[in-house]
Amino acid sequence: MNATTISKAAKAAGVGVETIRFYERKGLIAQPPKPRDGGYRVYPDDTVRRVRFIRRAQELGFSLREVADLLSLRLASHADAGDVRRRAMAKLQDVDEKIERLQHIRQELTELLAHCPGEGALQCCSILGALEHNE
Amino acid sequence: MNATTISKAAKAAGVGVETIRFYERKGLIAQPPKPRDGGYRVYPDDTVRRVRFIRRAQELGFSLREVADLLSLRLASHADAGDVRRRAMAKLQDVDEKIERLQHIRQELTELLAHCPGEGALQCCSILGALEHNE
DNA sequence: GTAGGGGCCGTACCGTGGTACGGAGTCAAG
DNA sequence: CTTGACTCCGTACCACGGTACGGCCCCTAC
Repeated sequence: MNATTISKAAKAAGVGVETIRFYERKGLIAQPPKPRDGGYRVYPDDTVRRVRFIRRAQELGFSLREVADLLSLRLASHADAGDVRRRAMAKLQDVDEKIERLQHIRQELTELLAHCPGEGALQCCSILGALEHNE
Repeated sequence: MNATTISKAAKAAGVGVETIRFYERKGLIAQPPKPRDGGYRVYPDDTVRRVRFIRRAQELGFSLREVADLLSLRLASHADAGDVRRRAMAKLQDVDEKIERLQHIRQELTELLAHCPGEGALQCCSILGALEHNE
């Protein structure tokens, strides 16, 4: 038989077997039933699509919790495209805030490096100095 | 007596008592000895300075592991300001990479939002659509 | 029919940066 | 001398996103 076992599904989705199981435990994907006549679970194509959905959403900065929300939206009868849009916009704002924080850090690091002699005794290190003393 | 107990040190450094203990466990700060005649540990000013050092380095994006490295540099006889500079430059590169990744995410989110109808049935939602289908 | 490679399942563990808790000891004020 | 606040210590727990392991079962190929 050439049924899609968990390892084939994992390979097709580009993740590890344990990751599939982890998503099942987290309720992100459904665990297919065990065949009544014994043997291994058969994974539908939908599982693979769903895992890929999860990974793409993660690449966009959504946490697994947020991905679960997106996925459950698809089942909610009252949900519409506006709900998804609002989540995407909130995420865009998240991302913007993270970028700002990092740019602040970048700025400070750059300033420290500009004043840094880059050689000599530690006592002269302006970077350690800046960390040691209050600004 | 007005000795600096752990809670006073914590307050002076702007962290919680448990954070001080946590840093002690991690080896980031030394735990002062217990007085032989019993009683509470007395925290030197150095502890407070060191905790502040840790927090400032964290604000610059250094992990506690990296902060530990910076702190141990100060004791290494062969270390010089160049070592610190190299670490700061590596961290700057880290930060730049994080910013780039986030800007990529931002770009994709923005594109998704631009094509998004923002209302209507989920079936029309271009954002879910993009997540569902391979690009 | 048996050996080896998977699947299944519960559970433990990883790193990150803390936070919380319980029970015992200690200290200072009233 | 008692009460309440604080310390000390070990340990457990939190979120996050997995990874790993051990013991058993199952399936296939030789």
